[in-house]
Amino acid sequence: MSNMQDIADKAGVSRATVSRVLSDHPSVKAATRKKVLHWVKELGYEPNLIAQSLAGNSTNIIGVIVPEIAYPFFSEIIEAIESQAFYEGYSVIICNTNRSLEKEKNILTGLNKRKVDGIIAVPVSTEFSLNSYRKLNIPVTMITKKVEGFHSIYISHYRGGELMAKHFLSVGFRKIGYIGPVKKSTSAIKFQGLRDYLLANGIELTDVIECDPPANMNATGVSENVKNYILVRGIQSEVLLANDDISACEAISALQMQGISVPHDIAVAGFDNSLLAREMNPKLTSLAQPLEMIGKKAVEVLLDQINYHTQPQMYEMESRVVIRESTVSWNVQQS
Amino acid sequence: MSNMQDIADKAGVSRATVSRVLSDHPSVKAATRKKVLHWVKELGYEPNLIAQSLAGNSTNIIGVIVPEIAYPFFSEIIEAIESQAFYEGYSVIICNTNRSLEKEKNILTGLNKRKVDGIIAVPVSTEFSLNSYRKLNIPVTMITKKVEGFHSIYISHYRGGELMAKHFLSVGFRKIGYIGPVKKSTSAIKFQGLRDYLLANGIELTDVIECDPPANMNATGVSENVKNYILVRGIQSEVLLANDDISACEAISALQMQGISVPHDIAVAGFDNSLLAREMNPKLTSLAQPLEMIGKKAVEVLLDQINYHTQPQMYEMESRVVIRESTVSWNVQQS
DNA sequence: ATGAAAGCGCTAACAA
DNA sequence: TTGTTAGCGCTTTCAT
Repeated sequence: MSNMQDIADKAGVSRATVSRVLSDHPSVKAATRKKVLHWVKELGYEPNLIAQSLAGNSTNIIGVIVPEIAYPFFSEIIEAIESQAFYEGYSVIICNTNRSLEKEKNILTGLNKRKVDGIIAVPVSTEFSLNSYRKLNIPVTMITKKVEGFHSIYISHYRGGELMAKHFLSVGFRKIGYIGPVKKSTSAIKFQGLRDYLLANGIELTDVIECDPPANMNATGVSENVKNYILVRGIQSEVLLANDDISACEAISALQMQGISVPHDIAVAGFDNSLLAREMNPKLTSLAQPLEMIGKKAVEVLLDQINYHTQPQMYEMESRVVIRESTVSWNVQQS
Repeated sequence: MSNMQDIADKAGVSRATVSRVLSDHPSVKAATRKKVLHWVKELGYEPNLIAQSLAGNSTNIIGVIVPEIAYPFFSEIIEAIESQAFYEGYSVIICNTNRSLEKEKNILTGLNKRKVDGIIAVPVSTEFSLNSYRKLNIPVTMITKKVEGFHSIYISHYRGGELMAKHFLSVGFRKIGYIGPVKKSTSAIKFQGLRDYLLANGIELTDVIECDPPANMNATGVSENVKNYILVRGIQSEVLLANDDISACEAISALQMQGISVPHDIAVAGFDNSLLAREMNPKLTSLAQPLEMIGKKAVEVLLDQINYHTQPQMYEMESRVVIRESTVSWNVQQS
């Protein structure tokens, strides 16, 4: 593997000049530049980014921290981040917190030692994680959650709940239920949006099936909860909004097992518009978060922060309802 | 941010000694070690990994190359890789080829310049990618495909096809069909396994719906193909094996639209045992590739290669059929 | 327009 | 057991 000195020797110039050529410094005679570039190509020279990082002081690496890489919602964001980062000449180190504060801390010190230029993160907790991030003293952009004091990119879950409510009403539903966390969790906010919008239209939620926020991809609590609810109280609603697509699928499964068919007997909508929503049977109406845009924007905001030290800012992204079989064929059958 | 010299000064020793303490070199007097560690803690010193990399010569970074990060199959492997890598003290840079040979090349030179210690890759092509990997001269472990000349970790698709065939027979199916690529593609091999096993049992495939291998997650060609096939020839089979879970979902959708209900009228099985299989309605019988094990093994094999320069070896992993509603309730109804 | 030289923060012979 | 010294490969002032 050749290094800068080799090029310098061959071209009969100093390393400094080679460096200038490679970084497009203006003050290099055309002839010299040509000579250098010739040997760069001839020797197949590739700069050593480690050395560059040590000498200059940017690694062109950004760290990405998520609770669960394989959760479709996150993996799609990761893909968008990687894509934009690659485009901007950055590499991406991904880290999985597994929702553990301790692991998150380890990850942060790791990234710090690696001298990453910045971090895009879904913090484990908006309460207990933040100090670790602050102490880092490197640019951080938070995603999917609104975090005071940090650049944050997220969608309004409240607005999402409202949009779903609006859709339900427009389809003609009047008895509406909800499945998911009701307090504390970020995702519970969509519950409020849903409820408030309906209340403003004189409608109260018919069923509220409270579930913990999804702990991870394999959590199957929802199905149990729905089943119990059905057995104990029965379901009055014409449509149910589930906290996310997985919950929606779980709910559908539980409903079917109790002999309630979706969307024939009851409609169900999800949240996230993940692969599941697209492929589920019936195909799920779901609130689409602009995941690609979140990822892309996150990189842009982070790079701005890195390069221009911008002040923390909130970016609320627009979401939209993607309408599919799980809520509309019900309507069709009614008409 | 303090550096090694700061520690050395405070502790009244040389940088070399500090270095020794930090790397657990045996020949350091206990008292000295204690003194140094005291100041390390006191100053909150954290070694600069960039400098370490430049001086030593390992970055403790491994590159991971996949065709599509957000494809559940890959994202689950990535998660497993990250987990094991983290455990071993390595960071993971992930890269998305998007199935483009050109992007793959760019990624490889990028990782090379970054001096990653090794690469775990799903090559874009087992035909045209390999040279780029070879020229790299750094350890590479291939996953999900058997690639001559490289450490490879994969499951036998052939065996997978056989296992499915066996399952079908045991459930009592005799008319069996297949949906997916028939030639060329890696995944077409499962077709052969299925067919051969059945032939050995005196059974010929009833329907073969040829489809291109899935180009990416959003490809919906399968649904179209199935629909056309139904319209043109009709389906005779009692059960269909789809090339992957997504195809299975697509097929189910197409079947339902033609008034054929799954699993009531026909059974369907998938391949990969992804989230989709678990959540789909009906829940999908699917061939589970041990994704977590593939990821973990990949890291282990790569590290062996890095540390002991092991010779290329093939690791064929065991897969298993996960039986769910989509194939068994059919049987129940028959009995 | 170019070169000389001093680092960036660490590791690892080699000496002592 | 510890210190000295010479790099690792590059960038970047400061001269010239």
